[in-house]
Amino acid sequence: MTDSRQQLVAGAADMIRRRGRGATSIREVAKHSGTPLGSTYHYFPGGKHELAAEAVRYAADTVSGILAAKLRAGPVDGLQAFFALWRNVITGSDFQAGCPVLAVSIEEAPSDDPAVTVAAEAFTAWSALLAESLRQHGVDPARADHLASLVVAAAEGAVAMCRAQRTTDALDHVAAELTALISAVTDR
Amino acid sequence: MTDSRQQLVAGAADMIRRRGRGATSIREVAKHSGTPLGSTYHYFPGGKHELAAEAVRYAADTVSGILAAKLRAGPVDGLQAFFALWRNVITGSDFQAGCPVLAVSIEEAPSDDPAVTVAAEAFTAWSALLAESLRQHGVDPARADHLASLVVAAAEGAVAMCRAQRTTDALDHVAAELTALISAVTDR
DNA sequence: GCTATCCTATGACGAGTGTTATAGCCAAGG
DNA sequence: CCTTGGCTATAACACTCGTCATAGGATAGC
Repeated sequence: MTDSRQQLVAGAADMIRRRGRGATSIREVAKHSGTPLGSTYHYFPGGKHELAAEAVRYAADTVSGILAAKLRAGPVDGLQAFFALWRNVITGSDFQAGCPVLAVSIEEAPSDDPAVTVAAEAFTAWSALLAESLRQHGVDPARADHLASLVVAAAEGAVAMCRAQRTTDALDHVAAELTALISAVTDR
Repeated sequence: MTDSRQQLVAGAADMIRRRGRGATSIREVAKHSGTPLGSTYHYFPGGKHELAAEAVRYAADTVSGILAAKLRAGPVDGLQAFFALWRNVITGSDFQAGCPVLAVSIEEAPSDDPAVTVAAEAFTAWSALLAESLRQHGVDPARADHLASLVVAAAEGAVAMCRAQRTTDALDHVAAELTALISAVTDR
């Protein structure tokens, strides 16, 4: 079944966002996914690297899909959905889970590591979605890029702060400030 | 010598900001610091937990000192020094190093993990320094807290984005936007 | 029924982990 | 001189890690 394969990807994504890639072992991913260890290298001949890269891509694409959908109602709605999404991840896991893309980005890795490449693409994709929406609402193109980076960076950083502080204050405060900022620079 | 002790703390901080705490082994910290493994448990009877907590505190206090000093010239100067600091960490390590406080915040840990507690305090301390400076320059107290959280969160997130993308664009763009924002809300 | 193909089960490999114990060095203090 | 105490060296403990090989089972097509 290619069903076990998907279980492994989803399980790996869930573990990476809790513990990071380095601390996520294939054995535990297999157990956590109800999938035999022996099958891991059947589905992912590239081993841990391949599984990790696919897990990050899976998580990133999920977020991209949600963000793109919500942005159709405008940049502020997209922004708020983005923050609400991360807020749910945090509160739904008792402050144990965060962003797998961020987790992969902060571990030492050869510069050609596929998972890090996927992470970079994810950040770029999220920023691009936001920037495009801002442009469509009258924001200067160059400034739209800057603001989009600010939103993504602030959300990612706030998630980490919330995990350490065991409060959603950082996320809530950042969301409030950015909502005000984006509302002010967009028309309607 | 208590000198070896300090070497271990500094070495651990340097390794944690590159690989994260989980992937940082005591053996490598000892080697990297030119200190014998046997001494580690002499200086840090609490083992890895104690060493990691102290390393994070050491790094966090260093940043706090720099931030406090630069903030004396005003919030915008402090903000810019904060971003310049992280930019130097990234470019000076060929995108290999990041923020040890962030690294520790992102790994699964018991909620009473001392290193995570120290990380939470670091985020709070940095935010408090910024918020106080904003208040002294005419910003409404509640809003000062929000803006301070935004600055810290955005900087931390941008550092991670830069590492993944192997560009300082995110940091530069975020710094530019926040400089404009803080300049606009402060008097003078 | 038979066979070929996909998947699983099991165990092993070498390496690396945190940690502890024991024995040794080597400089001060008497 | 000799002893005491802080520091170091070495080896061992009981893991876990990624990875691979090999053997077993199921399941589909004929």
